[in-house]
Amino acid sequence: MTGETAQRLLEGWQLGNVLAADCPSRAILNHLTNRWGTLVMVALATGPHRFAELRRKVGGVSERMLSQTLKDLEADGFVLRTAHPVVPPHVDYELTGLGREAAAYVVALVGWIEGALPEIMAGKMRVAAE
Amino acid sequence: MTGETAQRLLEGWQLGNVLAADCPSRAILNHLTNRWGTLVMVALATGPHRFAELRRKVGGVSERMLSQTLKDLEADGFVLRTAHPVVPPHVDYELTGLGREAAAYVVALVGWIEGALPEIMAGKMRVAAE
DNA sequence: GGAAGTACGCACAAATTTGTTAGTATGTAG
DNA sequence: CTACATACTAACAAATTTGTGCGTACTTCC
Repeated sequence: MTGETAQRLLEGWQLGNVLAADCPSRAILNHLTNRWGTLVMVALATGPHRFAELRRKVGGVSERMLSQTLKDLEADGFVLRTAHPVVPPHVDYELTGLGREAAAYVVALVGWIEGALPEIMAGKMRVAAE
Repeated sequence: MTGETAQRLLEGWQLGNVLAADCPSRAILNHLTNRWGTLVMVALATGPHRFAELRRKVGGVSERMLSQTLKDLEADGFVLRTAHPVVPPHVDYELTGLGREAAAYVVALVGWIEGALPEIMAGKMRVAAE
């Protein structure tokens, strides 16, 4: 994705609504970009996962936060929850079609950050050295 | 960006580090995706802005949060701050090269959300009607 | 001569997010 | 027979984020 693409998007039809405090897209954006939402999307981008599996994969989430995050993402239609009625419980989480689209953007951002990390850190060093 | 691209990114070299709780990319990700960071990046994507101008553009930010957000983004090397030594103060904020790259991803995500909003909301309606 | 605009920093308060602990039902391994 | 794993939830506590109001130094507009 290039700068020009961003520019075009920005000047398009209904864009810029998020900048309005009461646009519903704010909530969606929030679910996708809050502390755990992003990481859960990244984790799920590789395929379905069970609850405990996700918890181990996403370093630092508590069970509470994970289930809350999953619930939000499910309510937005990004995640599909499938509970098998067995004991002990067995629940699978996977991205929906919409979720896979969203995840692509999130993964792209995260991927870019990780790639740019050396440059970003180098910049910080340079500033710190002044 | 397609699902396959995301998939490829995900399986690449150093990817997946964000999932580790102590990866420094977590902090960067946070600055780019916390409540105001995303919106400020979107706002700045169209060009340089002054402080008060940004405040008006990004609906709902307080002065405190805006200056804090800008400080974080500046420290990461995404935003360039230029203060003209006049009175009353005049300060310009604009994206750096790195910032423009990052903004492209953020704008893409936000743009997608706004475009997908009808579908997302429709999904919520459907669930609520059950 | 008073008000407003500028780009903030600071102290304190409120709101929101996050974590912690305990508890559920039951099969399976030791 | 006991502990552990599973996928959670509720209640409560702690931490973090966010907001509010005030002050600043000076100029321009009424």
